[in-house]
Formats: sequence, C-alpha cells, structure tokens
Amino acid sequence: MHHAFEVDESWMREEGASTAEWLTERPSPSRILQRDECLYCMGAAAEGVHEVVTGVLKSVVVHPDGREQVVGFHVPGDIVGYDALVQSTRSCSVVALDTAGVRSLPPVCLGRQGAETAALADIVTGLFRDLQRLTDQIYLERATTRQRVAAFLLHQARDLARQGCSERELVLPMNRRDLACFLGLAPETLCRALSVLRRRRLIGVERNVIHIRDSAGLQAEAAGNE
Amino acid sequence: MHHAFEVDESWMREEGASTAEWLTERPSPSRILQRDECLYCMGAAAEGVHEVVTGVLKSVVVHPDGREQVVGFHVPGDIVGYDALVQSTRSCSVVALDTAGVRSLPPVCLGRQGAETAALADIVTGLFRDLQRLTDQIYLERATTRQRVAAFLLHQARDLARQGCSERELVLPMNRRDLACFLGLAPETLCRALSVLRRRRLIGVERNVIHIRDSAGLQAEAAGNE
DNA sequence: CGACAAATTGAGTGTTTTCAACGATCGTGG
DNA sequence: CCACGATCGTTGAAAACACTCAATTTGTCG
Repeated sequence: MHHAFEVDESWMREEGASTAEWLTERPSPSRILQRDECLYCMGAAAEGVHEVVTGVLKSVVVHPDGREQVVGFHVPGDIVGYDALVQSTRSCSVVALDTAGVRSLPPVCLGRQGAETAALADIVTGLFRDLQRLTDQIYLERATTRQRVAAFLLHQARDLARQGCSERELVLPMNRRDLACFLGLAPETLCRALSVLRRRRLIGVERNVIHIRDSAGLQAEAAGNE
Repeated sequence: MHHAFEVDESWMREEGASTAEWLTERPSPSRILQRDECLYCMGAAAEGVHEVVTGVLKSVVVHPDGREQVVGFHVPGDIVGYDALVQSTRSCSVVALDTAGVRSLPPVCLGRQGAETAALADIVTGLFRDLQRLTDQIYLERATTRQRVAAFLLHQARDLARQGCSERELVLPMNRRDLACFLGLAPETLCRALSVLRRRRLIGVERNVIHIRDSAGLQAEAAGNE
C-alpha cells in the first residue's frame, strides 16, 4: 500500500479561537476523575454534555463480539457527550487515562423553541470537527503502519505545541495498548514501527516520551516517501 | 444469460426509480445532476445545504497525491453539505453516481440570534447520525474483508428495505471500484470476497444485483463467526 | 530483591495487495 | 447488424504486510 498523502493542516483538528482562548483562561472542573474512572458508560442514561478541563480521556466502544475500540482521545478544550442531545443512552464510554478534570455544560434542549442558539452553534461546530477528525482517521486507517504512526506523532506534537509544550519532546498520555487500539494495530506492530523510526534516527523513544529528531523525515514517512 | 438464481426483474426499472414508490410524498428537486456531475467540488466556496431527492451521490475527498477516498454514499432523504455551516470552503466533492435530483434547503445562519431552532435541531441530528456512521465504519476498517463486505450488504439491505424495496434483492448503485474505495479495499479483493460469499451460498451475484440468500449466515459472517 | 506488568524482539502464519491476464458488457461507428 | 474498442468485473500467482504466538528485556511497585 503506497498512499502518498501529504500531512498538511487539513487533517489536523480544526484550529480556531479555542486554541488561544483556553490557554489563557480555563474554567474550573466540576468533577475530578481518577485513572480508569468512567465519566459515563456505554448504555447508561445520557445526561448532559461535558468539557474536558485537564487531563486526557478516551472514548471506548465495546462491540457485541467483545472487541473494544478506542474511538478517540479527548484533551482539554474538547467537548464530549454529544449523544445526550440526540438519544437517551450513551453510545460509548468515556474513561480517564489518568487524573482528569471535566465540567458540565449548561443543558441544551434541542426540541424547545427559543433554545440558546449560541450553544447550538457551538455544538454544531464541535460535531463537525469530530466528523472531520473521523474522516481523517479513516484515511489513516488505510495507510501503512509507519505512515499511521508517523502521522499520529506529528499530530500529537502539533497538539501539544499549541498548549505551550515543546514540540520536540512529546509525552504520550496513553500506554502502548491503548494507542495501538486507537491506531488499529497490534501492540507489537506499533512497537516495531516505533523501533524502525528510532533506528532511522527520526525519533528517540524513552518509554512514554517520544523525542522528535527529524520532523521533516517524519513528514516524509507519513507521506509514504521512504 | 443463465441466471444461477431467481431474479426479480423489478430492478430493471431505471436506476433513479429504485425509490419510485416512496411512502410519503417527496419534495421536487430544484436541480438535476447527470452521471458524474458535481453537486459541488472540494475547495469551492461552500454555499448552502442540500437534500438528496432521487438517485445516489458519493462524497469524495481527493488527496494531494491524486488518490481519492470515497467518504460516503448519499441516498434520498440524506442531507449533504454541512460544511457550509461551519467553514467557507467545501471539504469534499459530492458527485452523482447516476442521474440524481437534489433540492436546496433554506439557509441557516449559525451565528444569528433567534435562528430557526427547529432547523438547527435537524442539523444536529443529521450530524450526529453521520458521526455514528463514521464510527461504525472505523470499526469496519479493522475487520476482515469478508466481515466488511457482509456488513455493508446487510446495512445496504436494511437501508433499501426502509424505502420499501425488497430486502433480499438489492441493487448496488455504485460500481466495484467506488465500493472498494469506500470499503478501503482493492477492487480485486472486494470481488474475491463476493465470490467467496457466493460460493458459500450466502448471496447471489449478478453484476450490480446482489441477492441475499442467507441473511443469518451473512450476519454470522459480519460478526466474524465463520 | 522478587513478582508482576508493560514493552520489545523474533519466527512463522495468514491475509491482502499487486501485477497480469481473461471474459463480459456496452456504446460507437462502419 | 456486426466489428471494434473501452471499461468493468473476475480470476490466478507471487510478494508484501501485519498478525499471532512465544521468548526476552525493561520498568514498577510491594
């Protein structure tokens, strides 16, 4: 498979004002979650929408055959729980990867006339962002392992840089298993890909800390130019 | 030509007529598209949201390298063009697979106060449905070829049944290449998978007409029980 | 230190892709 | 009406790729 796709801004999450905005002022969490604690569980009654304030969470879907799929990771500023707006039960579980803080957003009733249109606009924007992210992810699903991993690392670095962290020294908040599950790989395959990138001097790997040594090389890798 | 199985000749009706006997009355299209004609193109100015009235369209993302990804198919009743609500340029192209009719929906301004909340609610619902469909698709991406194909056929059958067509005799509106692209497979792989399902007596394949002979067997196949 | 889990590496297996060839279908023009 | 070419669909064989299973190393915590 030789998908030579560019890693340009287009597949990154929608940028925008939310970036600088939450850097400066961040609301205080109304609830603190411990590691592996559920914000809510699949199948439970859906009540309300939440914003991630600190920490990282994952959305997990458990399929009838028992396989679990990590649908996405959520960093501060992200909104989770849209399903509450449309249906009565949760369609996925949201779990804290580590200690994390979230806050509840004011309830919005879709059916009622005169509902807060501003809130609805935010929701539409957030949903659309998720939609694009999923589309991008589907494209990544069809790339080779190394492309996927390289693209993910660049994406992550970009994300962290926006939050003021170094863009060369990125700390993965999730373990290999979760990351592999998210990327749709076997943990061993992910590990091998990281090893290859390390051997090629593109990155340094120190457990959960990835050091990006050759950003351009990584982009070439993500684009399929080997 | 010898039919290896009973073929209901009703599918001989022209393509757009697959939805001819719709239960409720449907709005009249404001625009007719010919085969391979673009409703709108990726990168173009995004203006307005459309509803599919007749025929089938596909959403296509063309990547910098020229490769194209079929993001989804749209049947009558579907809404396309949500990106106009959020951004100024189209993020994908929408192309008619065959003659198709669409109508423009009344414009909705996200920012304005007192906007039509009913319309917004519809939009949120539609977006959320797309989101779930993409989540399902990502799950399918990680399944084997036969699972993917079986699941797609069942999904398609269910869709058509909702429109009053036979749920055993389904007409694929897209060619193998588009379908393979949508499923993330090589056309040859898709073809082989169909042949396997046919050899197992789960389906009959006659060009673009798929006859579902063993729905339960197909479901087992889709679930991974072989 | 020792036990346990996570991460890494190796070898073998299975699936999908690629490349190539062939048959069928359809539209066009002679 | 038929021949022709173009496209699509199908099948075969070989290669590339990721997965599974197993063993080893590394890191963490009691």
